[in-house]
Amino acid sequence: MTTGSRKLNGAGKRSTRQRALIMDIIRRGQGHLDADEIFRRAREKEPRLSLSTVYRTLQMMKELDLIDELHFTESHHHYEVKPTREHHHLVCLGCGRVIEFDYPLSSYLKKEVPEAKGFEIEETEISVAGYCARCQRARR
Amino acid sequence: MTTGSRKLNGAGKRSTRQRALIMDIIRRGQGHLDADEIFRRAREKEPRLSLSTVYRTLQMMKELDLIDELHFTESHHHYEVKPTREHHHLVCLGCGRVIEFDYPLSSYLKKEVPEAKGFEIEETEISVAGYCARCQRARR
DNA sequence: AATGCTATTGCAAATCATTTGCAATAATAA
DNA sequence: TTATTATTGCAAATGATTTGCAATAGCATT
Repeated sequence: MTTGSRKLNGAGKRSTRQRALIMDIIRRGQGHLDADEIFRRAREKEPRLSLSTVYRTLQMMKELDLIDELHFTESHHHYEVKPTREHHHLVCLGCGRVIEFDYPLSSYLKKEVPEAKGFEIEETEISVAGYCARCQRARR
Repeated sequence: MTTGSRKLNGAGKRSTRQRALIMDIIRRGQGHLDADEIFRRAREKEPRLSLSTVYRTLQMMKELDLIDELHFTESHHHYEVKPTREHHHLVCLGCGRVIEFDYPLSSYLKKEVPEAKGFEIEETEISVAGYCARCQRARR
């Protein structure tokens, strides 16, 4: 009954050791893990786990709305459990650190941006890249 | 002197037929073309052009700040000439249409989001996915 | 205009992230 | 406990992008 297994069963999916483990890692990882990092951490507990299982699980969790996929500047993606409050991400190009900030973009858009009025918004994502205070110092 | 060749020369780069063509296509494409689409259009004029040249050119234009790379929900990227006003994108999941809207996010962030204060912002990107008015009708 | 230096190109092969086919395995309902 | 079929691991496929290398073409100089 952890890890959304209720939602899994509800959708006619089976709740397996691998899926529980993967969801656990995503939750503990405080968001911002990529598929490969999830895979590496999962392997410590479950050495025979395959990368495809990770990808298949991520895919399914997205569809069940248990996790969000984040698109930073990189070519691969990052994952976090579905957040309660709408928030977005500052990514430091120096050290890779991710800082979250709350920001109710979608309601804002609907009020302020005429082009967004006729639009049925499914997903919003802000990503901001730059240098955190520490890395700014290091760059001088 | 078209197509940023001034900036090219300034950076000790050569201005070639392929580069001019690619930049031209990006400019005419009103933004929102991906590498492969740029390649297909460029081939009509320059049949021996290779895809690597397209990628190498995109890479360089990014570095010279002549173009921006956009990250929609998809796995590949899109490109547009560096815009004058800060704007962002609504992408329709139904028909793929891209609608631009002005929104001065970075100045807003600096004012309103405490976490962003210590940050030196290099790049901001909002992407909003959903269904445009037409596609909403079609889905019922 | 011809020459030489070296950046740039086209092509093929490599790489990275992700997806897929398939036979073996395991979760659930009967 | 058994039968059914979703799920897994593995290997091979795919899609996007990058890289090595020899041939070509800009451009500064003669």
